[in-house]
Amino acid sequence: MLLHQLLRCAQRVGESSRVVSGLLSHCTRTSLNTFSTSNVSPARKKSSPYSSVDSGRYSSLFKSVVSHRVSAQTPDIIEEQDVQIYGPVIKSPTPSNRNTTPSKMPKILHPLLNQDRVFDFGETELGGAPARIILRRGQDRGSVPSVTRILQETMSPEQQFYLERWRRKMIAQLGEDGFKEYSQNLFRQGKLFHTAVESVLPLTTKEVPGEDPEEVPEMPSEVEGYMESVRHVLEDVRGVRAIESRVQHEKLGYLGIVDCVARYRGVLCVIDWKTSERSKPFLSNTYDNPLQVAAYVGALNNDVNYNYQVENGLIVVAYKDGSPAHPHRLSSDQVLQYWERWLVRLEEYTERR
DNA sequence: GGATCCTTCTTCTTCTTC
Repeated sequence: MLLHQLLRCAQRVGESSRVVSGLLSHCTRTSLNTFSTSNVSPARKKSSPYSSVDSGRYSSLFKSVVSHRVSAQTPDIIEEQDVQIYGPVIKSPTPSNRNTTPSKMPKILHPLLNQDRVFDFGETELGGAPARIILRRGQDRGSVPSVTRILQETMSPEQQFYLERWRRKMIAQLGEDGFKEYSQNLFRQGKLFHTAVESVLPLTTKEVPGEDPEEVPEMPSEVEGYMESVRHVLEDVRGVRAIESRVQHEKLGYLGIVDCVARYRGVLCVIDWKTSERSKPFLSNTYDNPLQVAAYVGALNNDVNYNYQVENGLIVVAYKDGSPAHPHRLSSDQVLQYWERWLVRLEEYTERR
């Protein structure tokens, strides 16, 4: 059954018959492992016609194909097992909230771009230092929520469930204090990485990153791997317009701090730098990050402090071991889709208040 | 000077064999 499903999926994504054979080979091996090996003689296993296929080369395709499969481990089953291992779950999704993943539409579809404003999509070279508007909370304390807060407070029950489950597992392994230290360390690395990236970004439109070795600042050894990881991405970043700068949507009333606005391979983008311990080769691995980027794009386009508009996004996931970062580009269509999803979350947040 | 804010992260499978 699974073999046929896999075959259909692989054919749908347009891979050649040789690749499909490779996938089947991989799948056959997996299936054999799940059944009793007494049913299969070693001689039969050896005679597999697919053994010459380069399964490593197509491992990412294989992952993407099987990721369409519905997991047998539902939150119900996991919860049941976890109760036995870790004790009762205090905060867990109710059945009525589960399995409801509708593609909701926002009640009011606010435009991503501001039609009343000057259109400049970063084509013109302005030169000069990028914007860095510092957040001052004094005036609007409490009244203007942030992007992070809205996303945190409107997470789906599934998301909350898996995060809570992960937290409990980690605490079981490391202890309360150990987990606290682990989390703080992750935050610290993320912050150091952001600072390091900002220090090497070309500060004028004409500069090329890392062009003058004498100007490359000293950086903590902790972030060396991350910096090596994003080196190939930074080579394609030009025309930095903003760094760590406050953006606020004047009509919708939310704010945030955008990591970077620059051209990536010629396209003006809101860029978000991320560190991760796990590999995140697919955009879907980044959870709410695309919504965060879309929220910043919308805010920036509706903030009088910026005299240009942005339509695209980029999420760069960097790795400590120096392996190449994954730059996830968000086209204007994708940003628009995530913008709609962001609006739904924003509405949810407002309704709860 | 202290308190607060934004952000920094964390999730979605698991197991066997060579």
